[in-house]
Amino acid sequence: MSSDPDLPQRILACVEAIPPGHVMTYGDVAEYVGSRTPRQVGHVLAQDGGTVPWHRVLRADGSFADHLRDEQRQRLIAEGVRVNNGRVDLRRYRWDGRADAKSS
DNA sequence: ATGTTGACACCGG
DNA sequence: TCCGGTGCCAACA
Repeated sequence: MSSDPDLPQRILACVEAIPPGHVMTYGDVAEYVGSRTPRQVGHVLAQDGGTVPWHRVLRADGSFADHLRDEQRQRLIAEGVRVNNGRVDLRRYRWDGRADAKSS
């Protein structure tokens, strides 16, 4: 299998599947949907990202995109996510796509 | 087909 | 831990 035709659709579905208070990195979403490149995830969000909670998707470092980091930061905080100096606690809010990890 | 840009990730210092 | 440069893949002109 390689490059499904509904890849963008899957990405949007994956982002929509992210529960509030949780976040996913572009690389994780890409891997989850089958994309080999996290860049494609960003491109898809740029197209129809307005139809999905894109603010729950952030970078591998836990930071946000340059143009959206302001809005994302506020939104994540509103969701109850703990943000530190523009950095989100991935190890705590990183969603695997199965259930919410509870590690304490 | 080629070159450039990009809502990224990884490695080295 | 923070900063910079490099690599990967896909979309666009």
